[in-house]
Amino acid sequence: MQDDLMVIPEAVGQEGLLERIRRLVLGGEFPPGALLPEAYLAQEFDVSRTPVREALKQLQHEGLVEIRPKVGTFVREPTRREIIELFQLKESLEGLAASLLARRGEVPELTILRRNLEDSDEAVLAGDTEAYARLVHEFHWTIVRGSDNYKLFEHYERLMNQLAYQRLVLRTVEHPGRIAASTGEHHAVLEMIEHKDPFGAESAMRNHVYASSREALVTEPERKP
Amino acid sequence: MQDDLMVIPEAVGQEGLLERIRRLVLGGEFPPGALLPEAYLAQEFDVSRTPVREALKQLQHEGLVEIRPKVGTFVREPTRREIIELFQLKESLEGLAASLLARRGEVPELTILRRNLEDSDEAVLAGDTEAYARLVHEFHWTIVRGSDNYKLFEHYERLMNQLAYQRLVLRTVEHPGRIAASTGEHHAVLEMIEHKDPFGAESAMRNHVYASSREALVTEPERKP
DNA sequence: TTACCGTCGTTTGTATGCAACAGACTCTTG
DNA sequence: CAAGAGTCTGTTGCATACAAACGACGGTAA
Repeated sequence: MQDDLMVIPEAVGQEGLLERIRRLVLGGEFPPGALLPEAYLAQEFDVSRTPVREALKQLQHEGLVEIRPKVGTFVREPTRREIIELFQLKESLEGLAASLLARRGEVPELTILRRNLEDSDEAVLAGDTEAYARLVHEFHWTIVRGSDNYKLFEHYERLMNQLAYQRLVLRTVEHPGRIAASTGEHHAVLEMIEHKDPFGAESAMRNHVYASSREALVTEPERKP
Repeated sequence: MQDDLMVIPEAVGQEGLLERIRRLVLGGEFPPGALLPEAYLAQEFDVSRTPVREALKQLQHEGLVEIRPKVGTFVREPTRREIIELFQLKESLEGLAASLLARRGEVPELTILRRNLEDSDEAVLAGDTEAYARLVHEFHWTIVRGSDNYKLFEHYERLMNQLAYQRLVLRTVEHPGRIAASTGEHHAVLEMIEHKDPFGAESAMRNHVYASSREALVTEPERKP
């Protein structure tokens, strides 16, 4: 299995470009409101303007840039309201995922989740916030994957792309108390899932997402004038 | 004010094309699964392939078509399993919408909903299934709009396009017993919303969507061999 | 000094050409 | 007769070229 080497013919040329431009925008090199000339990006990534244009359109859908027709493409930071809306969606979708996963039997994802929580506990004890952040990410994605609903997976993927700004730029400095609470909530979610309690799993998951979003939103400061 | 004559510079060339291709797809001229050649569309609408390509990407984002890289663009044709998955999503998203709407005060959408139910009752008594189908559509969309969550609106739009909902709802409507039950559920949903009961509204909405989906799925037979 | 008009540079939007890939069809061979 | 390899057509993906529009800048006049 050499998945890494199995280069998808040219979707790589496309998605790779999209990823790179997204990282460039999120990297903060261009301040919000700055112009992103297509020609510059084309030269920078050694492609023509055509694929750059397509990638920018996608980034517009993700809310990262704003395309003013006949004027140009500008870096745009999602508004606080948009982030709130996205978190509400996240709560609903992940609640559904947990519910669906709880309805399933013993699936491989449960093993991953158990292992994930063990590692998370270790990371918390070790104070390794970076590893913990990665494990949190894996926890949520595993539940969505484990729901065995591919359409849900697709919409969730889209949602998380739109939340990429929040994840990567507004790096929420997790309060220690919040980390403890979060791990506790994770355990509660998994317990409900293992008890095959769809309603309880959904409720626990939504509580967890809501609490996390609250934390993320209070951490996000006011907009500078 | 001559808004009609205030031609938006060239977004007209773009949006006009997008609208026309969208209507072409929705019109059913191309059956689900059919290939939409870029060259054909370009010639048909007397433009080059480049703007056609951009419009198709937008349509893919809306969920109306599926672009298989290096193969072609096809009118979306959901499998039965995908329809089930999409209905699960629909239940979750509409539940969220009803919940959010119930949290809001007296908003214009409530007036629309009350009027909608009056008209629906009339349509049921008159046996006007066509009008009823249209009103059902309006009911659901009004709730999603009334949720005041634009990101939810966007995801819902994509979901409904993928479901090709308008194709499904027509078959569902033909069951007299189901129509009576459906109207009753609509009334229950609105009542919960008017009582500003988010949990009750979400629950009622999800029950309704679930019942409708069951009906749609039994109505939709197996795929022809 | 300020408001306005014309010119210019930069950027986007569209058209076209070319190369590469996917899928189907046919021909050959066991 | 069936299976496989090779070819061949249709379609997409990308690069490049050109034209049009927007916004800024400077000059002019009141």
